Amino acid sequence: MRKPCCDKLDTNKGAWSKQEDHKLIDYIRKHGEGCWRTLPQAAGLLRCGKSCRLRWINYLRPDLKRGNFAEDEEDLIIKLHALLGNRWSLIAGRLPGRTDNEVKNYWNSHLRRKLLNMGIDPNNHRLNQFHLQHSASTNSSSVFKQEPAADVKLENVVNNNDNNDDEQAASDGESVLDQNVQQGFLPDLNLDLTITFPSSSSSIINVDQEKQEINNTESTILRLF
DNA sequence: AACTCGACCAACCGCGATAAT
DNA sequence: GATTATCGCGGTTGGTCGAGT
Repeated sequence: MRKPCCDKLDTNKGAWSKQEDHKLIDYIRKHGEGCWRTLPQAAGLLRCGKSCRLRWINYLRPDLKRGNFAEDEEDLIIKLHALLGNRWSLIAGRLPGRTDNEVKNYWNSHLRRKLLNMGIDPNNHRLNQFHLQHSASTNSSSVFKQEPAADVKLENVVNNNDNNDDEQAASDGESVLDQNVQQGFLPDLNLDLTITFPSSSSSIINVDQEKQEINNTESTILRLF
């Protein structure tokens, strides 16, 4: 039905060259973002608009924070993933300077394995049977040991629907929110979504504001059902 | 030195949502 | 209302690099 967006034979694919990057940066500096369809021709690039948009958003944007994820960023990603599932753009939206692609890659390459090593199913954020029996004395994860109130809440939410019927859905990247909404009740959300920035001494995001914003996000999601 | 293997991540692809016609 | 164009998202792929043998 719909034509592929990049079917032109004269468009480049693969890794971007320095010259291409400079052309794209220069063009967006002068004209701003938007109208990705016409941007490549206007900027003198042999790329499709989609490719330009991706390159800009994921790599060239000046406000991107490159480098390793801080521990508080990891914790926030894990908590938000438990709440939202694989909604990477929503998760990335709560991490200043991070892109959905970056968060997704980091989740798949680091955090999934980290949770698995801790005996937690990364798809549904539940402790497996072994850890349910032994975690009290051995669990060393910062996510589940710091700020007990928030963590206990999170685990309570996770365990609210602890039966076998939803096992398949839960192991398919579906969020706690998804599952609870489907079953007709809402989780008691009390996530402490605090993040600090190493480069700034006064950069702790207001917790109440964060909670309000995450509630707004939840409302948006709930309206979709 | 040469090879294999796994981890990482930039980029691509396909699809759904939405706007425009 | 139907069709087309565009944007944005999530899943996947493939190239690169470092560690291990």
